[in-house]
Amino acid sequence: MARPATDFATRLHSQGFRLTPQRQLIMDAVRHAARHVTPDEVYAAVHRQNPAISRATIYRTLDFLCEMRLIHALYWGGQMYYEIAAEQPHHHLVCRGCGVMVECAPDLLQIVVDVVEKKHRFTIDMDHVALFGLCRHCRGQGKKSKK
Amino acid sequence: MARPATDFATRLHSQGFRLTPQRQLIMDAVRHAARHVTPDEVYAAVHRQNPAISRATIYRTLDFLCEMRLIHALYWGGQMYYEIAAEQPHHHLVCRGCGVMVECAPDLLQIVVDVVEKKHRFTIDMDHVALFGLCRHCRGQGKKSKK
DNA sequence: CAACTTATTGCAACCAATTGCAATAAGGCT
DNA sequence: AGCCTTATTGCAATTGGTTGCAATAAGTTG
Repeated sequence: MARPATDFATRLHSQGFRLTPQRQLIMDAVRHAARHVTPDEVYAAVHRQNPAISRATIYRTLDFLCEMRLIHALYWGGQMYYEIAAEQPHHHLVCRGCGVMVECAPDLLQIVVDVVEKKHRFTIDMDHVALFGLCRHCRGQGKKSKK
Repeated sequence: MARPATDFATRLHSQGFRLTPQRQLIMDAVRHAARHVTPDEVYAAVHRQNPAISRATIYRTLDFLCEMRLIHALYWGGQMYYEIAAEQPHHHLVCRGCGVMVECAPDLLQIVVDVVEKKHRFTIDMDHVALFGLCRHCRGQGKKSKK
């Protein structure tokens, strides 16, 4: 289950950031979500616990947690999605037909990461890769069924 | 220079879509842009030619052209960016520190595409891959300098 | 544990982008 | 050339997300 809330505090403090109830609630909301959550879902969950917390704080905190690399963000179809940064890094295959998000193992991309590192001196975020395309079901028809 | 506006029309017609002056202007604006353009830049360029064209049309048409796979979209830092779908497909390395976008050759990812195809029966869009990470300059400092 | 510094929050205004709807016009048919 | 279907547009309202600023409170120091 990894190191959850415990060193969340120390991790923040070590960089001069502060641990606030808002951040804890938001972090928890993302952590305990089944899978990708929208800011609005996070807001709903947090709001249930503390109605005083504003939407702006949700957005800012999700952003902040991304920068801290404690959660991952994904933009698709005009919507942001967030997910806890797992122990087990993995990638996402996002279907542009139906929007389904499949996970895939990370080892696949290791070669790419290495080459890009050497050739471009660019360090790819291995734990935050989203590849877009068409899933098995949407390959047949050229139509989209999003929304 | 490839097949520009000529079969743009036929390509649309073949799927029951229509060729409108708006679409032509917007397509041209993206085509003739140096590199990635924001919807607002497209709007400005189009507006210069025809002030009657609304922002909604810009957004809708950019979306439409994406679905037609005539242009590519990239979301970063709360902003959409568009680029003409080149003959020569290529990928983007987007630095989450400074936001710089580097291009890289596509052959690199071919292995990944193949494996994902077999293993997940998922067809990755080879001409629309954006990988996030840190560029050579931003690797050193943990700070961000965006905006 | 009181005083202090400044990171963080809530508020409200703002901005980028999306959407419902009625008006318009592209392009097929005759 | 004129008619007709319906894809597309413009408008105005709405949504998702961001931002400036003053108020608040986390955590540090004495």
